[in-house]
Amino acid sequence: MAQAKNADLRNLDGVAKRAGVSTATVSRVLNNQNVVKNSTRARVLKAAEELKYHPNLHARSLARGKSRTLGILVSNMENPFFFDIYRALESAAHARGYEVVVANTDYSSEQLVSSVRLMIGWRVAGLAAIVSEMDSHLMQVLTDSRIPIVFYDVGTPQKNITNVRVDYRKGMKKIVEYLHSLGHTRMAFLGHHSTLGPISERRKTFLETVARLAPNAEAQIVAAADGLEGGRQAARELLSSGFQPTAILCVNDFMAVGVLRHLRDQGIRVPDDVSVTGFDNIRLAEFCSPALTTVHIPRERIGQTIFGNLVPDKASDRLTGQEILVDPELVVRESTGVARQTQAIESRQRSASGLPV
Amino acid sequence: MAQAKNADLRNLDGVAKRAGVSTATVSRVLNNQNVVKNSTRARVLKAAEELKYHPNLHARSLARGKSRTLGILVSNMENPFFFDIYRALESAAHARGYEVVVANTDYSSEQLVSSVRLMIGWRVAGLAAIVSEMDSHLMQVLTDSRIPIVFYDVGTPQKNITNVRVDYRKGMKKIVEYLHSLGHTRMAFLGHHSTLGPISERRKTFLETVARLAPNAEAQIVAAADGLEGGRQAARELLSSGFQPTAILCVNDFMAVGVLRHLRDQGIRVPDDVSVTGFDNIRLAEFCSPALTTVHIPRERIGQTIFGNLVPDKASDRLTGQEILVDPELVVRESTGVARQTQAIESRQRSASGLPV
DNA sequence: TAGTTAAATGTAATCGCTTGCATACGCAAG
DNA sequence: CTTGCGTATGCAAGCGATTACATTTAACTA
Repeated sequence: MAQAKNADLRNLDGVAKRAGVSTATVSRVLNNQNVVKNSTRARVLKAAEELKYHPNLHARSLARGKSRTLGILVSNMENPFFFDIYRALESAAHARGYEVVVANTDYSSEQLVSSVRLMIGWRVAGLAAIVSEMDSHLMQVLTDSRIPIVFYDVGTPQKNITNVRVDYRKGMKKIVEYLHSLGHTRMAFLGHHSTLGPISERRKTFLETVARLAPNAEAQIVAAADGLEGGRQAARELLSSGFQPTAILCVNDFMAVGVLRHLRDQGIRVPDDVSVTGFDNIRLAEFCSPALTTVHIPRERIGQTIFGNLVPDKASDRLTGQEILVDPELVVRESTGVARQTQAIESRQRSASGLPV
Repeated sequence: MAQAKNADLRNLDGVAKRAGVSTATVSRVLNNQNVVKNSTRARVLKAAEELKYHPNLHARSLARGKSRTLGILVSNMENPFFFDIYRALESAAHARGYEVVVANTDYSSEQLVSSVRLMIGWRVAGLAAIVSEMDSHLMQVLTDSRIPIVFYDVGTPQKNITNVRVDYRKGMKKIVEYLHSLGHTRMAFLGHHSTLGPISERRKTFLETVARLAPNAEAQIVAAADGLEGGRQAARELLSSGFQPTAILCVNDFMAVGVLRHLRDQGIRVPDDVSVTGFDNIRLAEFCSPALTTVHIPRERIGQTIFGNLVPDKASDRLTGQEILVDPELVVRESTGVARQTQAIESRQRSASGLPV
């Protein structure tokens, strides 16, 4: 009768009744407040165990008014670049007793909008946005949310917002200069759709640097979706456009691997006939064939930095409104070489398709 | 004065006051219950907008007593196999208005334990466990939780538990038979640590089938961590053990790519000198060089099936305690060929390291 | 104009937990 | 035998929503 209501006893009340104590005591036991007598603690623990009780985390965050959960938004979790940042952030978080929930936006701004809503609704203790599709309205929403935020590569620092950005100009410059030193003149930049917005630093720097180093050089840009298949498709488009690059600079390693695949299919040798570069230095860059020349971006460090800026050290306050710059480094592997002088591609393609050379 | 307490107005109460209505009405507006007069609805929406109000999802789930969030546990999100299942599950979920949160266990059972706790604490509406490190105690915990569960590849059906499993025996048999038909006799199975538990079907079937088809054939097993690097390292160990396989069967594609890398470093040609196979048929299998012969596992379908079993169709009840078998298919690509008769590996290695042949 | 009913809104209990404050207990000191 | 005080617990008010039920308002009907 007494428990006509509250049929399910798997809550604090149930445990409390079973242990013959009040909910306050149970709560204290469960939160390791060491003010509870050992014998009671044992009784409570036993009761909880017997009921197979698991605290309701929603109720807990509600009552506490704050959570130890961080959120991270990424554009494409399939691309190891994003995964690596996520992993680094998560392990930093776990080390300090935080959880992290991730939302994959798939480069879709509707997805992004709803993910942001979700994160705010969950009252995450901090939010990392590693997405390129962020628009100013959304940034405003995030600012207003008062949640500590770190943006990667977009937006400007504000009260509750820190900015981590990679010096893409520098990275891209290093690549172009390196290729130029190898005698390359006809270069193509191959990006994915979201690289083509007005904000795309890599693309812009590519064009500028090419123009500066080799005024007579040719440059070309193509794009497709991020990913292996996207890279392959972009390569296909590029080659069928008639342009005959001596080097293809990819916006990231993931797409570069797709490019390699298409070139191989066409019988075009890398780097003998054409050089290929990536960006990010994901693990795969070292494992594909030929291994990619690329630019290293320290995802590990970025993840840690993000955590550090989301969760204040006990001592110091959060450094807010910061901008943190990270420096990329050129990594030369097998996919680049001295530029071929003759127009290699066309003849390769011809012979690959069985036509006379 | 009236709001000395409750300083922050960004909650239902704040919105209600500002719109001059009760919280009940605000709630109804926000949940699209169409019983609210249009003019009031507008006032409420305006107030919410002005306050930049976002509903507290914890409070909501608490009040509703149920959530529309699914959980998924995976062993290694870095391995595209897991990612693909996750993605398929998520898109099925989104299509029906569900969210999904993912936890990566990194093959660690402590991680798994805490992730399980988390999911139960969040009172997810359903949980998919795509992990190999599940032990019977944990399974009991999950059973007791009364949450609808789908296990992938482990455990047995129960009241609230459905089981999806891939017929690994069949897949592995297909590979071994295929290789046997190409004349391979010395084969090695290369797995990762969690493949070596007593439950590992692939490994067992490998041994059995080899024994059956070619009683005089030799077989060997090695292991390392899942991943590109793990594959490479396992290949290194295998080759330095003195065993000279004509074919290396990898537990999954991801590791196989690592294996390819090591073989290339050693100057061992695939498939001329040794054949390599994977398992799963991840995207990368088609993009690496040489493209992998593998066994296709339909992650898309698996993800959908999981969703369907976690969330009951409006009409029918959840089919509970089911076991669902999925059939794998052999996919032949470039990494396998006729077995070489001479002991190729040693000589290759010698010449690669500059020694006389 | 009163009576009936449907539509719109409000009241207040509830979800499961945390936590400030009050209370009860036990025991040493006065 | 009081007084006092630290220790161990209980009481009850939140946290921010949802929702059954009650109430008010509006709209017809007769």
